Amino acid sequence: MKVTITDIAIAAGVAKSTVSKVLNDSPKISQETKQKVREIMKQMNYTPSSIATGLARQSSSNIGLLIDMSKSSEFLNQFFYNIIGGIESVIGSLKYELTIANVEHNHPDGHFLHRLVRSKKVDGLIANTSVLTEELCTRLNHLEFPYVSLGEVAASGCWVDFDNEAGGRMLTRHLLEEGYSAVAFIGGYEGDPLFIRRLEGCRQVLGQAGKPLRKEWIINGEAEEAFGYQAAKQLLLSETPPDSVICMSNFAAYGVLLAARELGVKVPTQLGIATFDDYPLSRYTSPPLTSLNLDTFHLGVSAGKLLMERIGGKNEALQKLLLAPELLPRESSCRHSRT
Amino acid sequence: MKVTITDIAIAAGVAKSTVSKVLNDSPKISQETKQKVREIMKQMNYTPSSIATGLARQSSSNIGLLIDMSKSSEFLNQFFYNIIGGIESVIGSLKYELTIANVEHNHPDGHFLHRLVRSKKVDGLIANTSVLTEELCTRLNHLEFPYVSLGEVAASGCWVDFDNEAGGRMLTRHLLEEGYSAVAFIGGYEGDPLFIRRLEGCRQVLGQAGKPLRKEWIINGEAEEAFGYQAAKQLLLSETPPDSVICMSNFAAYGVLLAARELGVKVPTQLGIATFDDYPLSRYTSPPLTSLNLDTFHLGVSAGKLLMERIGGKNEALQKLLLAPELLPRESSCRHSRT
DNA sequence: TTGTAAGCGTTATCAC
DNA sequence: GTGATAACGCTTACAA
Repeated sequence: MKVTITDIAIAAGVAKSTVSKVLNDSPKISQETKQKVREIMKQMNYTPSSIATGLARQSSSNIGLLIDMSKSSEFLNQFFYNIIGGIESVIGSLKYELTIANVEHNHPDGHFLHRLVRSKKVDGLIANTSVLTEELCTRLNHLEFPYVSLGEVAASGCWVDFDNEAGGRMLTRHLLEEGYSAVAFIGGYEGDPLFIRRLEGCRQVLGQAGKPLRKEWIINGEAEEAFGYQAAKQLLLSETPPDSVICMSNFAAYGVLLAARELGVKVPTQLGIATFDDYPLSRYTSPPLTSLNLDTFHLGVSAGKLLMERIGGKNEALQKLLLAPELLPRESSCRHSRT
Repeated sequence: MKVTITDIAIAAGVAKSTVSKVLNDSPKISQETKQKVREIMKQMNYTPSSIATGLARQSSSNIGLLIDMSKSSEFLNQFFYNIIGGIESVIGSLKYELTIANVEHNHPDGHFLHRLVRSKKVDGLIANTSVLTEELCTRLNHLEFPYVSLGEVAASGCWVDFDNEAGGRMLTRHLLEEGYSAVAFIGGYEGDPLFIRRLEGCRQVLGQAGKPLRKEWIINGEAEEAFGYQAAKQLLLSETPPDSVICMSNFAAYGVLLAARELGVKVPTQLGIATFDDYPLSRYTSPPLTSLNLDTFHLGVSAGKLLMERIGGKNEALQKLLLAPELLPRESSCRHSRT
């Protein structure tokens, strides 16, 4: 039923190795032979077995994308499709396939290390920081196994990330340009690098403008609707309410919007709102939210490229990459009419 | 550097075949031998090569999920993460991995047929109807290759889908119960099975209630914001405006909301709105949208199970599966206060 | 240029 | 219970 390289060899009256060379378009095979063999392959409807090829070549032509579905990491969840698309667009044309693996299954420790890495199911790995702990990075480094992290990673790892500091600057600068001066920051946990970077950007711009960020205007917490709502109420009802807020997520910003509506605080006149992420709500709230768009497809592309370079042996390839975000000004923070 | 089954055999002083049997926990190996060999494997940090195993077993332990990124099929795009999670949760515990392949790359014809199927990169396939054309189904059938379609498929294929007809009924019944009686239907194209099913459900309930659906209240088109907006305006400004509308998507419903706001039509008092899909906007619009939630994780689970059964040889396994949607009543269609 | 033969790392079929 | 040995389907020196 199934036709193998041997069948082709026999049918064409040549040796297996010759067929193999034709398969790989070796320059040391005559055109005539190539023609003939290819003809036969077509006739017999032959497709080489990727597994056998893999064994012989010691490569799976697969790269793995690790996710942890147990932590509903909003980030991946939302942008998954785009990231995958980005990765696929670069590895696909290199004849690689993308394998998605859920780390949750991998019981104790780094079980995926066995299941995927050591068993050679994949030739390289992409994962976001929530799964790629520092310890794992060092272990992968030790195995000399190629990987790229989605998100900045401390160790001597290779990563791509968005420039969160620049993002903080962009959002803050925008608010100042729109005439706001008392900027609050809502969402994120103190230890979280994402929070730290973003806030730092914010702090820089405010500092330069001579309007230092006040401690009581930084509210830490899970960047969800309920939290945003609470945080906004707290801020707006305080003795020194800010006139604008930067949110760590769409959902937190939505919560702020609800609180403002409830308290009769007009957006954007009395309160300006700007948020990280453009997806999924920014366009659809009332008023629509000024937001920072992250090109996640591009993130996937970058991660894919980096990884393929490493697999290709360029170990000296670029190690770290920061992608610029894009500001999308919308009604929630624009007091001046825009042309 | 790398340790193979042979190394283990030598170190343990047994034959390769014995090690292999230990690996597969064969009952015909003594406990002592097993202990000993396993001990050695641990010491030498051995992990079997999945590729070699694959070659010997003639299986890749991979199942493929086909997507077509060129068509921004909203469905997959939005629910991708959940579907993948669902599939993974069933195949993962069976030691299978999930391979994502973008069909777009696959130049002419069904190139993925070679790249994935014939080359044995995957043992089975899951794809939604937009890529699994009827022709492809018959070809896969002919190859006796296991696959499951996400979405109803005409041919003698195996598929899982949501019960769209029931969905149409649920939404319509809800509107009637809330006291609406003139129901319009917005979005979807005439030939689209999704549209046909959903409208049919709607028609059934209206028919039973003696309030037949009027032709001029069915507006066909791409279920996007702009279209929903236009359609709603057209309906609301007509001589016989409906008092409620069912939308094919969140985005279309959002457009309707905008139109109503602009025309000063109160929702839900003067116009009831209910929509298919709960994600991503329903909860966050003002007012929040009554919607039909589709458990896409479960869809993935079902597809995975079905596929694994077929791979397992149960060719007589269940062929078609309809999943029930869930109604989430919200403010956009609830005139009566709810307890 | 083409052919021969030895891998690649498992599993599977028999003997013993 | 355990051990040779032949697959599995392709690549790759090394010969010819």
